[in-house]
Amino acid sequence: MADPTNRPRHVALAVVLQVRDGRLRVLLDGNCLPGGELRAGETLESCVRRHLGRREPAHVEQLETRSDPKRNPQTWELASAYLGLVPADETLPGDWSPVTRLPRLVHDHGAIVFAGRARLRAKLSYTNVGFALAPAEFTISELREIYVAALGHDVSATNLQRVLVRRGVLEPTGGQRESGRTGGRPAALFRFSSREIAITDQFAVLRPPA
Amino acid sequence: MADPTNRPRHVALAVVLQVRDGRLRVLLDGNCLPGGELRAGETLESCVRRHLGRREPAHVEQLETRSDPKRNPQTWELASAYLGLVPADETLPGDWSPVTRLPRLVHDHGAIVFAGRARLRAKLSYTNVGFALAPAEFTISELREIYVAALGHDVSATNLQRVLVRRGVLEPTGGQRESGRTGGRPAALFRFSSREIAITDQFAVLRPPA
DNA sequence: GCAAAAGTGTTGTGTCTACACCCATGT
DNA sequence: ACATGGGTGTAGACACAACACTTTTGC
Repeated sequence: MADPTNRPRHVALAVVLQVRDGRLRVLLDGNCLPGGELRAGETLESCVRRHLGRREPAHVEQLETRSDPKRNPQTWELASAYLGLVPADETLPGDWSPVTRLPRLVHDHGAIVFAGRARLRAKLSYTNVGFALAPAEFTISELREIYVAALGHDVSATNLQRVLVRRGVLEPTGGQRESGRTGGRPAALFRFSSREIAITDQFAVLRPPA
Repeated sequence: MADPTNRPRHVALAVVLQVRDGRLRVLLDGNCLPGGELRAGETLESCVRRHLGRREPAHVEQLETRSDPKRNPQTWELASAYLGLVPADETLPGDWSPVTRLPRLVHDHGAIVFAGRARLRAKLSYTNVGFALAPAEFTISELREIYVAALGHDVSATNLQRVLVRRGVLEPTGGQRESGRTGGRPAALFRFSSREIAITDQFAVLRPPA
């Protein structure tokens, strides 16, 4: 049996992402990701949630566990990273840095942020995770801005609507948004049909026979 | 700072999968997954490889870290699970149990095996991981048997070949397999073009504009 | 010639992109 | 009327599933 005094520190870290002002932003605590050491009796996920407190994401999932013995030069420390997503209309306290303009972060925290963004970008395409970045109700062009900021490339509102409605991810609420001062047809309001994550694009190409 | 005598044990576990005799099998150490406690100076991945020794998988990737404080009733123990894949033509020592006929495993090891199988099934569809389950050279029907065992459903040899060749995942070696005693056209031999994992099905539906 | 196994041709379907066009509002 | 923003119609590209058909072998 290993000497219990010679065990690594274990921290849980959160990459909490939100789109605001047309930019994908990450929550920072100074030059660190929020998080801290795992306590007895809690899971990694509850540790992450404890450190986030009231800044509760609409979706949380595990990303990866980093174990390079030199990742923290001070001490032997493992880090389990989580991805958290916050709807665009919530204003939460804290330091929200654009992911494209990160300050220098401690240890491997910068790499962990990019891993979180990569996971989000992939899942926006084949799941309904968008629900965790969007307000409860929104127009297609508002949703489009969120997708553009998160994906980092242009998205056609026409096709975004059709893809998500065809898949049953979005449904119209029946409501409408008033036109702006400059006119234009009032936009229909939509919501996500489910606020539980699900795979909506069955990309499996080697499907079971019908 | 936390009292270092009050830190959890941390083990790395391996879900090593191989197709043999038309079945997907997992390497067991008795009623446990192979693995053991992380040592100072090593990463989780090197810990896994150390415990596997000569039984070296063609592909290794991290699965997930389990942290339920009661997962091991004896002691506070985190487990980071890895997926390893071994080509069908290698005969490695050890106890290889069919995944569909697992014995009762300790703690959450059974659930971890199923998580590994789920990861494999997903990645067989949109990456070239097949290389890690297949021999260096093979016929399409040999590859088909591997896919059938791993995916758990029928796969058409015709379409398997076309999908993988179209994507550039497979290439003909030029060689042929002799016909069996019972006749039949000799089968062409193929190899995987790359033995590095890569995403081959760009399922991203919200693609950047051309 | 016949059975067996491998491989190709072809048709149909579903999902996506792109772009033209139509709709509803404010000034 | 016309500008502005929202929404629909439609055609083309592509990848895949299914299945008929052809090729190459052993007996």
